[in-house]
Amino acid sequence: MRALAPRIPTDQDYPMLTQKTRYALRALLYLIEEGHGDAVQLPRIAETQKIPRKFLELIMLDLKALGIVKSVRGPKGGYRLTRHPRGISFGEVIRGLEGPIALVPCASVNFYKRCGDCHDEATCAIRRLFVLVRDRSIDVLNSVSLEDGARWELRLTDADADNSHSGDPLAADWQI
Amino acid sequence: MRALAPRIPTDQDYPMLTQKTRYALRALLYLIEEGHGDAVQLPRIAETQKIPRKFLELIMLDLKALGIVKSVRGPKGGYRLTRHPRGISFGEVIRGLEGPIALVPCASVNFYKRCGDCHDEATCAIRRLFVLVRDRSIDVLNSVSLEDGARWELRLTDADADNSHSGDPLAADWQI
DNA sequence: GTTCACACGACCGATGCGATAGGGTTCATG
DNA sequence: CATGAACCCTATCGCATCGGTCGTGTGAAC
Repeated sequence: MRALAPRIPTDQDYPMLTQKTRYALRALLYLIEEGHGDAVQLPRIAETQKIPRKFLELIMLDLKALGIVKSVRGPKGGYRLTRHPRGISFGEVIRGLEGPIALVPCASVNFYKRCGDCHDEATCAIRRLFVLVRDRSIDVLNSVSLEDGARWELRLTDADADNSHSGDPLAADWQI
Repeated sequence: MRALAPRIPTDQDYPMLTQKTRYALRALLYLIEEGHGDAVQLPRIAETQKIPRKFLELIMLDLKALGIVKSVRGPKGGYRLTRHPRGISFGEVIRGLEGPIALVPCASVNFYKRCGDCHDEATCAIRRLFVLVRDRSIDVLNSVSLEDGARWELRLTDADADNSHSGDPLAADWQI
């Protein structure tokens, strides 16, 4: 009997988090971890995060349209967050760039669409199961902020945040 | 300021559950709900579940290679499960047909691959977050069996299963 | 040995993703 | 008020995958 050869996954097999969104998240985390609230110029982000320069331009444009980032033109220009990173969840970024978070159209909150596969959507087991999966995923994505992510990467504890007067690396002026 | 036009998702935007896998699950649920343990012929499955006939052939072939289904050739032939549906989880079917369940390659259990985006995978916030999402998703997918799904669709309660001597519609000879 | 149904491989069109090209606009600085 | 660094935007390309089809091969039953 033929053994089903395991499909070797390519980069396109993980489309809830496309390359574009991964780049976006890396850029945002860089702004938080290294930007200290100042505007950061695009070439610097591109170089340090190994993101193609022109591709990053498109991404920052989208982040700006989403109201997550604002840009400053001219020399000494660059990008900065519009809000404190504590108020930006991973879910917001992903939903904005990717669209639906659900894994089947009939289980999406914001992009619902009948799939037409089942006879009765009200009892369809596939839909019911993937609504569960969607809810669990959204729970995670919405409960973690970009600030949380930055703290993970800098190996900081919450205690560092409470002691912000003693040199928290994430302490910055996020007032825009 | 330009508003980021929400991308209208197409069918290809939900690739963890492709059309192929949805068809596969529908076919399996049909075997359980209507097959009563007997072999069911492909054209009947295709017609009732609105699945293109030739496409379904490929799918059943894969399910056979995965050891979930066995085929009987010739007249009176067809497909039947190899095991009791209680022992087949949605996760098994999906993982077999789709490959990785994780949404980023560096967060996959069975198909791990460095993504190369981050400097240090050990602290990468994106990876850490999507490992959480993956674990939640796998929890759900592995904890629900095809029999559970069939009971949902038939609006049966667990009590019906306990009273199997009083005509449980899912009572059947699953010994192969 | 004919019939019926599964098995298998090659193939095709559409679409989305990653990425690039190349120009245009803005604006702080001197 | 010129300059240059930086952002803004549209168009396009190559590639891979996905959904789906065609034609033929193989094997069991009557």
